[in-house]
Amino acid sequence: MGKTMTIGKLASAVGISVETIRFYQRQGLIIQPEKPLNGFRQYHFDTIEKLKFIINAKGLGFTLNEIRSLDDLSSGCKSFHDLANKKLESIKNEISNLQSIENKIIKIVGSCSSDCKAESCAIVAEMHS
Amino acid sequence: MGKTMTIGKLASAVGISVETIRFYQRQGLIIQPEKPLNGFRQYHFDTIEKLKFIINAKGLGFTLNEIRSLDDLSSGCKSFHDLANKKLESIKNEISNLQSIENKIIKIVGSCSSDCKAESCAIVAEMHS
DNA sequence: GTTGACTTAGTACATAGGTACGGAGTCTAT
DNA sequence: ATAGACTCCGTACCTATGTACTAAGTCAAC
Repeated sequence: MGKTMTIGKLASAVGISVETIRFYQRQGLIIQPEKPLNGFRQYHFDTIEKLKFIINAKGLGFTLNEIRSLDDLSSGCKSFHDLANKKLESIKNEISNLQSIENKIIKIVGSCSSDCKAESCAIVAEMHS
Repeated sequence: MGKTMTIGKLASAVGISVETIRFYQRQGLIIQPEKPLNGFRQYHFDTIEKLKFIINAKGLGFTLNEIRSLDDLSSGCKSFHDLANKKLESIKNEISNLQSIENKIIKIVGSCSSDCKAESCAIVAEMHS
């Protein structure tokens, strides 16, 4: 069997906190190793890869729940493709929502001078409609 | 003085729940009217406008904290302009972050066929890097 | 042989924006 | 006068993603 390490070493190896690793364990994202006689659990070197995968997936906007569902990625990447395509859809939606909000704000900000009085302010009128 | 109504009427007038109105009160977004002898608080008609403003502002992506800070909008709309411009900035940032994620996902999804085996899968390699 | 760093487990706290519940009081319609 | 609808107040709960803290045990170094 390969190298092992305690949780602290693992944490600093991937650049996240011990608490976060524990949290991922509670969430079922990684498996907590058995507790040996001395009481200090030993983590397999592979867990570094697993955690890096989680961190990368998070960086791509996947939630921890989604990442957990990718546990069987090793059986092929079809499930990843499916999830990624759904995620693409939702990102496109989010972007278009944000753009719509952006346009509304631009329009509303342009609709009055920045020092108008409330009674005559187009914003006040628009926002109460 | 103008028309008044109980919280339930107010809620259905603006299309949100009684609980949400109470929540906005606790958050200091609207002021809870005095409790009269009978115990049923009476809300001014103006509160409808106030709540519509809150709902519209929420629709523009403002947080409740930001909306609370706009309480003095009636003194002019400069503070709104300032806040709106900051919000525009953050929305632009969010959009560009999402677009960057979008591109990464597109790239990664395109980097392997949807039925490849894990050992040779470009996604697996990329995600563990 | 003691000090300091580390680990363990469990639990509480944080954000944001609500939703739900329970017991008591009150108003309205019949 | 009684049933059903409404209100009041306080509190607990929810999602998502962690962070913080406590008390106890353990290990390595000087």
